[in-house]
Amino acid sequence: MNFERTSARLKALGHPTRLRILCLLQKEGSCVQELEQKLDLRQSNVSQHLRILRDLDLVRVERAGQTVCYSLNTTLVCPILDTLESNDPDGTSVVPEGESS
Amino acid sequence: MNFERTSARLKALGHPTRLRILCLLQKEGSCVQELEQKLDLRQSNVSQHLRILRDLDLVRVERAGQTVCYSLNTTLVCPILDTLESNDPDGTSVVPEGESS
DNA sequence: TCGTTATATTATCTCATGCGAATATTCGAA
DNA sequence: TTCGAATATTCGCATGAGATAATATAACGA
Repeated sequence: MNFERTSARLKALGHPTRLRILCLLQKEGSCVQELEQKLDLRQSNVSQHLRILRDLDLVRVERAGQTVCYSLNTTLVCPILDTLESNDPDGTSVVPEGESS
Repeated sequence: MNFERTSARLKALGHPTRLRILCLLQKEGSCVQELEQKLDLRQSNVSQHLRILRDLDLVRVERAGQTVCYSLNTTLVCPILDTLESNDPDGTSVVPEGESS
């Protein structure tokens, strides 16, 4: 395994906002302002996160006129998201002892 | 999905040293000094990384006399590591399965 | 108990990261 | 061309994370 690159990608996933972005993109491609609204974040902030995801090839970009459509790099990201979700379907399945409430 | 906790765990994986530690533990449990030697790192550094992994329940701890044995929380970590390894695009991994380069 | 080994924690320093505001760029329409 | 909308980039600041050295704790044997 290429630890540097792999951990860089995991690190990128390791931010709640970016993870949220990827989950949104998992459903359908989206432009920046759409993400901006859904996530209730500043435009520059969204763009910065997208930049990070793009640099690591976790998302794909396609310009459509004035807007820019982002989509998942599915082969790279989907397996990981699937694993996470199947391991934690409702966010409560892997709670270790005494972590409840 | 619990974005906060999930991204916290991904973030923990998102450091080359910690990812390395987990891969070593995937093969077999290990004590601190063993990791220290294999990774060629300072003792305090290894302990700090292990602390992070432990706090997120990614590894298990068991004291055996003076030494402390760390092992994987397999149900949580293995699926992710497996996904990463089977998806390693550059084939720089030691994966003996199907992939031929 | 004392001393030694193994591990954990703390202190401190430095560098990286995240954010908002401001500014720049890109594109389409008029 | 110029304007406005969408997006990207830059800047400055505040906070976070990682490394080392130093110190503390825990367990064992003499």
